[in-house]
Amino acid sequence: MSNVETLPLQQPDVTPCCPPLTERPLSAEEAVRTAAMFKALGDPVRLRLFSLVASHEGGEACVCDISDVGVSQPTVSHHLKKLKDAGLLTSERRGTWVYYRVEPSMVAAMGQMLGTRG
Amino acid sequence: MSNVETLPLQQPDVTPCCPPLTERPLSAEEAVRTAAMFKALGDPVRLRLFSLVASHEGGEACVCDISDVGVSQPTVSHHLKKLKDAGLLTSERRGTWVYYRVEPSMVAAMGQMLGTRG
DNA sequence: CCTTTGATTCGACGCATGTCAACATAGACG
DNA sequence: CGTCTATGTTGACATGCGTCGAATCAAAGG
Repeated sequence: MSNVETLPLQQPDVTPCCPPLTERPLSAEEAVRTAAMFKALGDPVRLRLFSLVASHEGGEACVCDISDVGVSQPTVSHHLKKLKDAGLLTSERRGTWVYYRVEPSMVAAMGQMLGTRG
Repeated sequence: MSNVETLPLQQPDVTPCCPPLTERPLSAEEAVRTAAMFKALGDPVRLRLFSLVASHEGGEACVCDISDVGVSQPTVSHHLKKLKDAGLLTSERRGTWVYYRVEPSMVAAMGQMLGTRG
């Protein structure tokens, strides 16, 4: 309501955020933005969901495909929303089912930050 | 197969952790182990500390070098311990000061999971 | 030995977050 | 139109986690 947190701005380019971690010390602002992405993958359930979508055929998966992550269905929806807010996933309703898809630029950005190459 | 490029280290393997996230759905156990690493970098302060150590000359930094992260010094120590427990940092006491150093294999493992391909 | 400086640990507080049950919403189909 | 299935949202609860001040440990030096 009155709390306007950080909006998930999605940029088309690969580097929406920061240089490689080994290149320069991150500023406070950079760290906040970057940590949000890592935190999104810092939960076992979310990581499984993300991996499940990322490895699914066609690069997308509907919620009906995932029901064996060990948590209730509302919890799955909650985590998917978190991943979507972090910009790591996108959702699209197609008829009865909702399909989730990974955002490649985000994954690339994170990988770039962990790689010594930039 | 030739994604290894050049590894000056003697370590042949990156880490016995997990395959790339886009290759296969992670199991529950894999997800727990992997999420711990991402969670370690999921905090702004820890991310700054890690980046500060990783980018410091010689690949190491002592605690005395870092005092401008915005939190008290016990908190810095607390976060450094978390990073050490996650296997991302190693510490060594040398005289009066304690020096921290990044564990390259861990960073490589995380980058590999995100598909660091150039 | 005692003091000084650097670093970790302890105890406590408060906010953030993962989880679920219950309810609400969106299409599909008869 | 009504009902059924599929997802998302809300409210509440318990736990986790970041933070600090104070106490404790470790090394150096007078």
